[in-house]
Amino acid sequence: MALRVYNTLTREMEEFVPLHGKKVNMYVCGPTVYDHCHLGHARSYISFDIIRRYLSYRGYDVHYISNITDVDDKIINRAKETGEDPFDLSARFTCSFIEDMASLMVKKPDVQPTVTGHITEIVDAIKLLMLREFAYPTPEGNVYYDLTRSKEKIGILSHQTEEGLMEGSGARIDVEKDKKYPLDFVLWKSSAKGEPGWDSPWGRGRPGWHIECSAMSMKYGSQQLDIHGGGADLIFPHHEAEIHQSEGCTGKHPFSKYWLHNGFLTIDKEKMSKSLGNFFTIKQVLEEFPPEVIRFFILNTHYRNTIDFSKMHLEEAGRAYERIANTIINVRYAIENATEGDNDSGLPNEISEARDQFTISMDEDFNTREALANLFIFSRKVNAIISGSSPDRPALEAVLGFFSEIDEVLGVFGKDISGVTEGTSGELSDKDIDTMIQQREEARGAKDWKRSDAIRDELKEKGVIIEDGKEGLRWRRV
RNA sequence: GCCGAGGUGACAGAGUGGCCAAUGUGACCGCCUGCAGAGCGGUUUUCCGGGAGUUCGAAUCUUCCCCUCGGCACCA
Repeated sequence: MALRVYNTLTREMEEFVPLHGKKVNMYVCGPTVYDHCHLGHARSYISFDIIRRYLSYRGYDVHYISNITDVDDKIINRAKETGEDPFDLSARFTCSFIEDMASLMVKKPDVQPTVTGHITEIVDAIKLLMLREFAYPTPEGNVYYDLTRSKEKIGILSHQTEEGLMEGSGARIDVEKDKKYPLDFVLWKSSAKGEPGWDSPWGRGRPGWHIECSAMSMKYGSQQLDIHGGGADLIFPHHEAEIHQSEGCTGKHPFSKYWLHNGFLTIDKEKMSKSLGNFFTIKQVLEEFPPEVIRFFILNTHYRNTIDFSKMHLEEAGRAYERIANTIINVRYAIENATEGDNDSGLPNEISEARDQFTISMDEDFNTREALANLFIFSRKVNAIISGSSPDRPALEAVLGFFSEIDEVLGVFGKDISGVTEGTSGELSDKDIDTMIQQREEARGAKDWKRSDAIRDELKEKGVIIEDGKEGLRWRRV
């Protein structure tokens, strides 16, 4: 079976074949750090995190590059509003972003370049474009990309015609009067006094938004990428501009073989926006929901579809998540009571089938929803086998191993698999809990249900769940 | 105006020609349990926006219509 991906460039499902054997150069547009990241960012970066992890799982050698835009008009404008130094502001939100990604268990990119760290590369890229006559400077100190030099590529990714773009942009076209052609976009923008800027052959200025991604992806991803990803809102103009620039610099086509775009996240069916007041930062949501649940919620919809966020949907995702988490916990407890015997109860076959199903689902353009559906089926079978027969330890450990294996991709069940609970948050020590459990057992022995239940309630209040099972009592912190 | 995505049970959401449609949540019933939890089994489930067509066969292909959402130079 081959991995197939949906390529925005061709609008088709295509078999995934990297340019160079098993090596995959993958670039995903990172955030502009002018504020705390919101759920839409979470959606995007979790989606590409899964894609990256799955490619690794499939044996590809993935080189994952994701930038941070730390100089930009929005940052400058925000800094003007708050009176903060723009560099301080972007540094602050860069930290915030990195923190958020860590919270959401998004693996760190192999390279995470910043714009301010790559001004030289950016200036060099612009110089090269000038040399090849793909760019022109203006007396105002700006440099524009000359779209008339690569007109055939207009609309290559957004699948729009030049006329369509011209009409659509309407009144906004004439904003910059020094452009030669309305669709030309800025590569270098002159900086006013007091604004961040760097010296260049065209005067003091800063990079335009698009050129950074070309310069950095060329530096770290060789001249051609296998996968370029980002939110669907970046298709035009950002990603199209990258194609013009990068191919202008290298003369190589395609700049990226596959273009992958994630769908939007809406809030109560409306697009998230500050004016509507339905804007959630990752930090806000993390206050109410654990990161596992947020990830699970995002995995519950195919990455290209619109996903609707609401508390109700997240709570639902939380309950669904617990189903599989409980299976893992069940397996762990079963292992404690298992024998070394020779009764595998058919588990190895179930694991093998579940692994096949997982791969089949994920191979189809990273269909995480279907992968989870198959995991639910597997979970139910495992639960039934555990309560029905008594599988031996090796078989149970293989189940746990399988969960661990696919969690390399999904990244949601780590805590459940390891069984490591954060005891620090609880007010009770293990010893306290043991004492209380013993007291409850005594009460139960005397059939003093009132007292037994009171102790259970007290423990629950203090964050400890106890459950009576066939093989005795078990407890865990929440 | 141009471009795109989509309409599947109460809700969420897979499936893109052939087992009268996966899976989860909710609700209800049963088993288990002192009770609860977890789990298992079942019901809700004659769910594919509407019409026409192609086909032995359509949620899936063609065509027309209705509706929703998004992009179009700030955007994940």
